[in-house]
Amino acid sequence: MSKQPKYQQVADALRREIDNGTYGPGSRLPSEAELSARFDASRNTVRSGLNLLVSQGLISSSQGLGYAVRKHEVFKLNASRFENLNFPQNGDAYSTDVTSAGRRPHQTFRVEVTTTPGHIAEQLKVEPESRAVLRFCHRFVDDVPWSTQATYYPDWLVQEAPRLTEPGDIAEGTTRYLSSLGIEQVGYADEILTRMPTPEEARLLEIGAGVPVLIWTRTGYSGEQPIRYTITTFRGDLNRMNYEIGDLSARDENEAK
Amino acid sequence: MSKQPKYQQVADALRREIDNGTYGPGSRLPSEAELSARFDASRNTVRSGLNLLVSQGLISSSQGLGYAVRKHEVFKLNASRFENLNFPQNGDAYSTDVTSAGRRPHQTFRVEVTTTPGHIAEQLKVEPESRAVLRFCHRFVDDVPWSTQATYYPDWLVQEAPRLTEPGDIAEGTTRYLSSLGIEQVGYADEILTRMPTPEEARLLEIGAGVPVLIWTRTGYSGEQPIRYTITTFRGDLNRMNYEIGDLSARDENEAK
DNA sequence: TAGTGGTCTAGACCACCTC
DNA sequence: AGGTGGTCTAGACCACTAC
Repeated sequence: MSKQPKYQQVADALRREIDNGTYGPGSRLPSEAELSARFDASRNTVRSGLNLLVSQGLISSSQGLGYAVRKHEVFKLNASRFENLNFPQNGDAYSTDVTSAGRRPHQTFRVEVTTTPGHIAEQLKVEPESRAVLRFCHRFVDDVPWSTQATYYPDWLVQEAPRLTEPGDIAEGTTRYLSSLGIEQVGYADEILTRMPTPEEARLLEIGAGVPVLIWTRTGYSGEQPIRYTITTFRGDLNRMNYEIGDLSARDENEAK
Repeated sequence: MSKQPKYQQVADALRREIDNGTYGPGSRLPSEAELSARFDASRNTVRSGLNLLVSQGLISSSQGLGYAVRKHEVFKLNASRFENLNFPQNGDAYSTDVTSAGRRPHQTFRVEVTTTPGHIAEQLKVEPESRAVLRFCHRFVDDVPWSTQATYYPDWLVQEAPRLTEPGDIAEGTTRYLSSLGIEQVGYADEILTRMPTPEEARLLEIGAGVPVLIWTRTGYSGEQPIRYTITTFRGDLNRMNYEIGDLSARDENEAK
């Protein structure tokens, strides 16, 4: 066991006290000056230790207020039920899910006609730089920034489904609208990854240091070809994704409470 | 537009140069002393800027060597094919996947008989603190720590399938072994989340600052009850998860290359 | 041995919040 | 006004890596 640097000792001690409940979720930590005295370290050293905990997502700081233990209220998204036409839902699935969890959804919306970036063109099987419609959502739950969602539709599809360029929301949901035109999404391929946010993402989602993003992409297929590509960027501290596959009757039968 | 602090300017400038390829993946950055001269800032200020990029996962540092741009070689795991008995595979799915990607798998293995922690007991629908078998894997790809996997089996199942307590790997795979005893996994519920690693996780996976973990839990069900609970912890910078759901013939027909 | 990053200090000044 | 964190400096010494 080698000697730990002092700032590590500070971080470890505080981490232990947070874990064992000395400082519970949302509560304030002692000030830098107090910690400096307690650990017999300079203010800068204490700051290094606190910085570690911040970048590990355990605490956050605000000027003039101090450091506080992060609290997490996660939202669970069911990705396998999402967009499932067998499951009855009106309008878009996001609002439904949030409302049914007893929380208040809010979103801003934007439609653009752009060229298709290379990696997206690849998924949609169209030429790079060809025309596409981008529908972009910025989503909030109880006024906290929650996620952004960008969906690309290939040009050929937009020709068949002109309402995709309408600036407003499509009341019955895009999946239903396309379905009414005989275009069914019969399958999808999802990819999920995580990383630290870019400055742009940190700004849009109001993410502090030490919180990763969860990125979920979905390529939707009709019987013949890809019809959409969706990129959703979540705050990693507030979201979990769920997939339910196969026969889960064993679970569900006891959950009627 | 308000004035940015100097360490932010340093971080932003370096980030731009990394993005535009001035410093490509794996290449070294100028030393702190050089950057200090270039930005007319003290060494500590430059360090703050570099520290930002480290905690954003963009660069890494090592004593005596300097700072280098992180490079990512991601591995894609297909979670919906995983454990699918319709898909032929011998032995465990992880080795198969890694080998077929042209890379070298390696794992250490451990079996324990323990009591079931509360949140796991809930998933397995058994009493908290009741007996369970834990099978634990520490996995490497090309000698780089890749993931850890812990699977809990409830006691009643172990009575029926005693080989679950064998310390070694089960050659044909546990899913097949259970299947041969008439215990079929007919469905599963997955949950995926991300966060910064705990010190323990950082140690096992040799994760530096600024890299989140991707956590994947799966509860497997037989027709009557849960038969296993698996927690897999991935290095977030090296792994992506994929789910394929429904009819994807439109994608697959052109992918025979 | 020379150059790199890692740790630590002491002190200055600024920006923000609460009272 | 007084306390909080945020930024910045100058300098010291240590630990690791390369040659």
